[in-house]
Amino acid sequence: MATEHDKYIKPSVAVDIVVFTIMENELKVLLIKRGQQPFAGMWSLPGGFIHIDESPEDAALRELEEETGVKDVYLEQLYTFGRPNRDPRGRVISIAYYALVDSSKIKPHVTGAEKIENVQWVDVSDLPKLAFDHEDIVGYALKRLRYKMEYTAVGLELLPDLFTLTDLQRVYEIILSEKLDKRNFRKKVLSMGVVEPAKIYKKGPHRPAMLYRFKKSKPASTFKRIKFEG
Amino acid sequence: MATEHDKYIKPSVAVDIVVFTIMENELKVLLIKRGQQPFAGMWSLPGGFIHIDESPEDAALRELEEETGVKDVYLEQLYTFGRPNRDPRGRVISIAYYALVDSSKIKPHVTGAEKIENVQWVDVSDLPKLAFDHEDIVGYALKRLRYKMEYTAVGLELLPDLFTLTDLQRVYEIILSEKLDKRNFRKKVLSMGVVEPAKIYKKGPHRPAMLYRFKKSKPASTFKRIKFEG
DNA sequence: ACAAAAGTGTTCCTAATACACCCATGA
DNA sequence: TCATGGGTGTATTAGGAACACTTTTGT
Repeated sequence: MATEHDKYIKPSVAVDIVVFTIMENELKVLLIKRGQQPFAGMWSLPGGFIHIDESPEDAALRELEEETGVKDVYLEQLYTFGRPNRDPRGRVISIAYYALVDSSKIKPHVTGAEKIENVQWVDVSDLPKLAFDHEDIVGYALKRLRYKMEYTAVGLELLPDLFTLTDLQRVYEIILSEKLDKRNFRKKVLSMGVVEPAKIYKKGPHRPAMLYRFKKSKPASTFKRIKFEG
Repeated sequence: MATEHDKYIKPSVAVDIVVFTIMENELKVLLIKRGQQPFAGMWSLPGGFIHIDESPEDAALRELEEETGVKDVYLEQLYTFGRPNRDPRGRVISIAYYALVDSSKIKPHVTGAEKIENVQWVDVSDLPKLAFDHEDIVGYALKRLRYKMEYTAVGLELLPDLFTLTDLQRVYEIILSEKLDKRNFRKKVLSMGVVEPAKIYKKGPHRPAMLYRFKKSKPASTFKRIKFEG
């Protein structure tokens, strides 16, 4: 039951987003160097407070667009972190999300007031110490991403509209950190029915590869593009 | 970015808990009849606002003990619901949990000011209309519970310390709404290594059944493979 | 002796894995 | 013609699913 007391001392509510992308054959996370106290000068996850008239998802998408310039993103709620002393300034509850973005869609210049030096894509296997409990959040996101990769085709969200099966396999190998068998991988992906061949081939120095695209017609049960709660 | 504005108009943060138990061979959810507006007289999930010095988990456990008298509960965070107009009184963000309790541990009398008439265990297949977006929350909890039952032994949390394998099978059958094969079920459960036989037998009108207990040494998280298909 | 629940093995089938060679192209 | 990545099929194995009878007890 709510008491009058509760109504006066309210926590702040923020969103934090673990943004994954694949660049240079590595899984990267977007980090922001903090300008103010607390943890000034330390790296942290992008995020911010929820506006009073927007849903947490919208807040996450807004922050994401501000930092990466990308609008069409796979976004999934991760977990809500609310330990009383996780933020030294006071009570802040953070709804954490993770996002998957195609690196080719990222705009090189960020739109906000941030300097480029303060916004970096960092290799997940080479993370610095992070502000607040953001290391826990990244760890949780990684666990969830890897888990989800085992039984869905989320990996598609990290690729451009047209991609080869080898591209997709590379995404899985990078994230799961293990080599996969080419024939078995293709069998599995094709049997899921989540991709369809474009009739275009990718030209290159060697044999042209068939380009595929994400098949939108598939029911959401097999491949979730939208998260729960409309 | 947070503006000063945000810092003044903060949302309230609540927890709502979907408490499952098995009674009378049915899966039940704990509901509370609301005494005040909004939705006065309607059924709703137990829950309440987070105190300023407690974690969301602690808030959920506190509410849970108030309503059921049970302390030792399986509790898992579900999802955070934060649509701007989900509560007509104003901005309320709710961190939803689900809990599994052994019905034999529930104290018949609730400790709060609630009348017993206003606190009921209701069959999940026979839910009334619920206040707020609580029907969505229950739906989500059910989905998650069923999903988790497929590959873990969470069902154990609904049973007393000692139980027969038939008891456990009944739990799974009730929640998944399907009949399971006795031999396959036992093979699976025993191969997981999550239970161990007590050396006691349950006496009854027929052949005595071996009683089992939950084996604490084994992490319940690791035991089956997930199917590729979602 | 019988009613009622406890307990137990084997066969079948599907799905995952392991594994190696030919193909098409640009240089 | 060769270097490079693209593309394909089969045999084996492991795990899930289907399936029926004997055992033990209380009445």
